Amino acid sequence: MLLQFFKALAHESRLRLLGLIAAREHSVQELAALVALKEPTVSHHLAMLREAGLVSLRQDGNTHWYGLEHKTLSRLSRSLLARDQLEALAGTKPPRSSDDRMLQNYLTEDGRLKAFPATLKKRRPILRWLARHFEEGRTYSEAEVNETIERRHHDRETFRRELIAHKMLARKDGSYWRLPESGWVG
Amino acid sequence: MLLQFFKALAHESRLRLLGLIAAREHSVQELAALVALKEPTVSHHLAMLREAGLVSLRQDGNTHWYGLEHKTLSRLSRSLLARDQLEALAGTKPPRSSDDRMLQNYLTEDGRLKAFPATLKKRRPILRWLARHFEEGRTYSEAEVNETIERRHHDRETFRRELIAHKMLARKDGSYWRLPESGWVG
DNA sequence: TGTCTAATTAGATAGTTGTCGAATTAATGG
DNA sequence: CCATTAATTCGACAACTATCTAATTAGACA
Repeated sequence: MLLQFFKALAHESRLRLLGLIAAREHSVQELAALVALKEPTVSHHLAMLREAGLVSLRQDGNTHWYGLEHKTLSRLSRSLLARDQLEALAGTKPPRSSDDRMLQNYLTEDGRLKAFPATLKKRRPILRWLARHFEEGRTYSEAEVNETIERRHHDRETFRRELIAHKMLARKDGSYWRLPESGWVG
Repeated sequence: MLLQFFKALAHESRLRLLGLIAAREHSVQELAALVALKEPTVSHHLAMLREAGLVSLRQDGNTHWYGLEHKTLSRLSRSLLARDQLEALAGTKPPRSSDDRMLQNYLTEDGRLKAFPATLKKRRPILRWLARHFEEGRTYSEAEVNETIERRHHDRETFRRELIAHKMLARKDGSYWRLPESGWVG
């Protein structure tokens, strides 16, 4: 979603169009004249802005009036300020394996866990996903481990315990580190 | 430079990189491994993010640590909320004055300075251009001034001095701020 | 000095996106 | 229905961007 938003605004013509629309509603013809592009081109840009939820369409007769969607703009710009939100972007990889597709059902838009299923079969890919958020070859304090987990789910105790039980994380003298995937249980 | 900001974020790889960097500082190698791209590619993306002021570079030995620039992010996302700002986008026209055309010869495609001419007559429009990259109504630390200059030219000392000599920038107690254009010398 | 490592820059290529003219759809009114 | 007007969709081409490998730069160290 966020990517679509940025793509929509990452072109001078579209920024200009949005600027005009922000001032008041405009028809396609008007916009084409104002930005010196042909109507099909403008139509194409407007479709992208609309797809991103930035403008809305009101039809009267056969002229189309495009107006600004304030809500989208304020919602998205606000979400940029939330640090967690931003970090969640890192996990935006296209899902491939069936595990990944399964996982998708348990993740929110912003890369947090919605729930933790009861069956072991479903829990394993989730733990793998979580374990991969730890870097290999460094140690973590317990506080850091908790922090890393809590960025994805509030129940740090359960997940810390499970990660260790599945040999994804190891602990010694209060220090933690990630174990190689080859040895993971599950 | 709102367009630059959006362009920088309008690509999945760069969003991912920014997400990783938001969590903590990373080196180019780390990032390349994490997003599964080659180092030159990552380097290229980082340059764009840096150009947009979204990340900063801290060099230690010969590894480069990239970190998040919270300020830029919050400043720009806030400016999206300001309606006026948005409407102003409509007026983004290509430059045409004779100064602007002169300036064009000294700028690279990506908006950096190729050279700094010897004659005062030619130097003035360049300094004006540079000074406009500072915001009015806020103060900058010396580090921030350097960073802003270096985004356009490596010789921060010369330009900092010249900006002050032409009364475009003022300094007091180690803080800098932009002066109104009406008072600029040249 | 020479070597090693990390990063950047250059150059090539493949993929994506912006723009246009032509053809098509949709609404309105004789 | 047919003509008119506004908008969208289609197909082609040009411009731009992402990515790679190879070459270069810069720091550390011995």
